[in-house]
Amino acid sequence: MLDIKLFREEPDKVRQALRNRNEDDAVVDEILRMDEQRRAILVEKEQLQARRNELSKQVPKAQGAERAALIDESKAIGPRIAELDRETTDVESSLRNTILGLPNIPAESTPVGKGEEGNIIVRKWGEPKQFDFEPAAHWDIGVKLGMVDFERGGKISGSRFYVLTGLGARLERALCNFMLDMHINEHGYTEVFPPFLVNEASMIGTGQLPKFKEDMYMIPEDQLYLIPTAEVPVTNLHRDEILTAEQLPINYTAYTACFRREAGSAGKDVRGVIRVHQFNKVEMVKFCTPDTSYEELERLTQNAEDVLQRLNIPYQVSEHCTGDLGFSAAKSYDLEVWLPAQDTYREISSCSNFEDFQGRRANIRYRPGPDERPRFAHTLNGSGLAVGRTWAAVLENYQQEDGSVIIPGALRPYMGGIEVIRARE
RNA sequence: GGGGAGAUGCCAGAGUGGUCGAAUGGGGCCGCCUGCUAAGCGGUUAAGCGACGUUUAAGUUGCUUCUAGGGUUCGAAUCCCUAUCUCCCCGCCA
Repeated sequence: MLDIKLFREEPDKVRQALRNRNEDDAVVDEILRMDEQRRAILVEKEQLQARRNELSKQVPKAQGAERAALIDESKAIGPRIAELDRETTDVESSLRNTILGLPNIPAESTPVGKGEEGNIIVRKWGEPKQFDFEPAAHWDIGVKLGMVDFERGGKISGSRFYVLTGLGARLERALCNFMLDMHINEHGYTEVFPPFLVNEASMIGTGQLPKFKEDMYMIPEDQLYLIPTAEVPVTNLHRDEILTAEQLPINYTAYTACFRREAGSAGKDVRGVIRVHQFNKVEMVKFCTPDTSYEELERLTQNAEDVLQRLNIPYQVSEHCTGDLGFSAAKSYDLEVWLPAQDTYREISSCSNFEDFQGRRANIRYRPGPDERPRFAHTLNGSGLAVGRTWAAVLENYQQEDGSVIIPGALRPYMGGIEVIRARE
């Protein structure tokens, strides 16, 4: 959520930011109008309340006619205060709802651009392997090796669901543990295992609601949402809290399943495990002070890259331009992994700095010093990594001509020492 | 699912209609005293939003907040309703 003060003090900055995100900037004037209206109402209301408080103090001391006069005056003020109260509530909720629907201001360093084509490749790591045969897609490899069953996934749940079987399931589990262990042991994160269902306040806190309701699975009877990412429960861990400066930075890593309706993606990535309704992800979440959040973003991105480097799978890092930036982010890097069968790099991680956008929505603050006022904390998160897509990348990058798949060395301890997965004859 | 109890400041806990942003204790911080990692004494210890003032700074003042929302009342931490959460008992259950 953007600070109302930013609209008052630097409206042009907000307008420019909205235009850079391909959004209409007329909303800025609307917000300024509502803000002025709100303050005008408050002035009148507070004056009346002050008078009523004064009268309330006098009533118990007064007797007879004097007392009756005080009560009469207070009684007369009442309805006007109630009316102004309703007006305040109305204007405040529309102001809040309008601002909640606005995306974050991109960072200065985020490149300006219209869409995906404006993203910038920051660096590449590893060389795509040259196969002396036509590399197969992970869905073909996985099915042949008995690692995945798409048909039964469709039968028991529907399209974009799949079942992992045998060594396919084990590889998924190995990847989860491998990633978590790296973040815990080598990158200094604390593991958390949060609920997969969260309430509405949590979804607002990280920015999924109110704007992206149609992307979420929701259980109306209980007013609960299935999490689209661990970012939601983990960032909301400190909602409505004031942290101490010494606690920061806080680094959490979490495995969760993630649930997305994928509304509007009909026809895209219909095969395989790239775009599905339920997938596993290991997430990293950071809380820090404003002066360190951009260093932390670099570190976070590096922590995600380490996973792919350890697996020895080529990838590139791309930086989102303003037009392609996520709603809550000020700056984002995507890790894109090499998928040989598709002959392209595909997103496997997104690492973002939200600055105080989520902090303000979720009221996550910290106290810089003992006598100082609380400030909003900066939050960051990044996938480390999307497990299903990593699973696919292992299959495609480590496939051999005979249809078998070599298990990367780093994963073997997690696979009971298995070195190669072969079709059972 | 049925029944009961509860939710107050950093923590514990009092307060059942006005003098309550809130006793008391603990913790924290500051100071004093004390020649010794103790005790004592004094002070201090919430957040949000406005108005006036200030512009790298500085305050003064008002309003709101005792889980949340609604109601009663001249006036609500206190009375009523609803929701949420917590605890206990019964039932069910991985």
